[in-house]
Amino acid sequence: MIERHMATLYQDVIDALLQRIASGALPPGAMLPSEVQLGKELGVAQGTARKAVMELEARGLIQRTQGRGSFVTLRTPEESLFSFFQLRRPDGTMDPPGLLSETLKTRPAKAGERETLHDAPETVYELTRARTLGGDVSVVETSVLSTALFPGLADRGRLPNTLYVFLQQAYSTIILRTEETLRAVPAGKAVAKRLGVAPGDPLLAITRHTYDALDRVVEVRTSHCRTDKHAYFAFRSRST
Amino acid sequence: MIERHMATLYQDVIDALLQRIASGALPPGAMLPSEVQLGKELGVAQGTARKAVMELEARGLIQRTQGRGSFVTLRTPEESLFSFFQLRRPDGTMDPPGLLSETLKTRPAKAGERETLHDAPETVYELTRARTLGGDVSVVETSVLSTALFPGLADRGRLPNTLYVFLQQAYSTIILRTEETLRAVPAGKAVAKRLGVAPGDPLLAITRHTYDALDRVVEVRTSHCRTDKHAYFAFRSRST
DNA sequence: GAGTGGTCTAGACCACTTT
DNA sequence: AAGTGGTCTAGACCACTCC
Repeated sequence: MIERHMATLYQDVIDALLQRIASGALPPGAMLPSEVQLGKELGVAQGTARKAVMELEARGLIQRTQGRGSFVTLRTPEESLFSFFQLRRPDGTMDPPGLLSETLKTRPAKAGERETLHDAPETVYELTRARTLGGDVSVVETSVLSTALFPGLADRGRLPNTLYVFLQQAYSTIILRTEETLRAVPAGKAVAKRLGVAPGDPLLAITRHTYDALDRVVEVRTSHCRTDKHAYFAFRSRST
Repeated sequence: MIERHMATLYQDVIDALLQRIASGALPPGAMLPSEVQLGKELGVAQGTARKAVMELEARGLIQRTQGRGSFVTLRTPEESLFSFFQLRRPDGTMDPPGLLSETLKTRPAKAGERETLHDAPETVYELTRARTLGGDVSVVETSVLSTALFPGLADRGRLPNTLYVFLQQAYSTIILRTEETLRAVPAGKAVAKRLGVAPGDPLLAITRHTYDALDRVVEVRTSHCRTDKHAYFAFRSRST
């Protein structure tokens, strides 16, 4: 006979909350029911509801403060930048990035993009941007997103500096984590010209996969960065 | 009047455990008292002891398994490699790194090293190693450690492939986290020769600060890596 | 003052590992 | 069978925020 693990009670509570958030019943910024209230609604003790809510806080999906309540994560532009933009000055401080240019087009998805992006979209948006750091053009990046997941994105005119805040506001898509692979590559002609370096000069190439609250890949981004005045910061803890 | 926060009870339990671990009373691999036992010893309820132990598990200092007990983290060579060695094949799998050469010398600490390393040591060990990945020489790295923290390190003969396992066994120093800064740089003559690339070719330069259980910087390491066949992997979650 | 999360207790039962 | 961590309950008090 096959053993089947009982789902734990607080797991059920987590799923119930995820459901409410993903469905839009609890949009970003909304306040959750209190721990006791949530317990009553789902027929569990306050401590059990608490454990579920704390787990979601650890995942970054909700934020809680004593005396105020628990709220679905609302990403601000500052947070968003600080969380996911990793180029810093040598001393660790951030040079606020500026947006220099931006072009958006719709095109068929390449094979690799269909494999990676959630739901294997037929067509994608391709968003290319150049960023400045401390006055110098330092980053050229290209984002690829599914047209199916974000309908009408192209019609919205100029996009804000922080894409993830926009995705949250316009589509209730909460960006929770990224996976990046880094390489040192020689600058190509076009990129070199845009960054003001010589062709062949070393650049940091970053490929990013971006995950939402349901752990779906909603963006693939490739960046090329100068690292003469800035560096990429990474932190690593023992995996548990 | 100045308000002073009461330390929480489970914080006291955490401190007591940290004390026992740092003092060597609970060496790596040792079993902790059970939750109830720990509660009795420190005069708190089982749930309070549990919260402390779970916090330490989250920090990576101890590991717990149902039915067996809680144990001070014992790093194995495999874990150590997988936790802190971030160069992987494009598909994410690891090429087990080989150790090609190793030289260890003692020298006065440079100014920057004194500022960074714990306790501003006067003299340091400088450990230089070349590593292979899948047959090719791919990494050249230099580790700098305080001679005061690790007395007799130079007399121990050949060091194992995984330095952190050795530090744990020989000095009860548990490595928990690292901070790394990455740059793309042109290969210098000496490094280029050792890695089999042309001078000026792009390399990934990694500077690592290594922290122990008490959050002290116990190592500064600089690596230069080829990234034509491998890439550096980084993961990032929303900071809570 | 009412409502919230933060901490703590005491006890219970279960699932798992070891002997 | 004994001992462990994993889950859950029910109730309590505190600290904080907001009205």
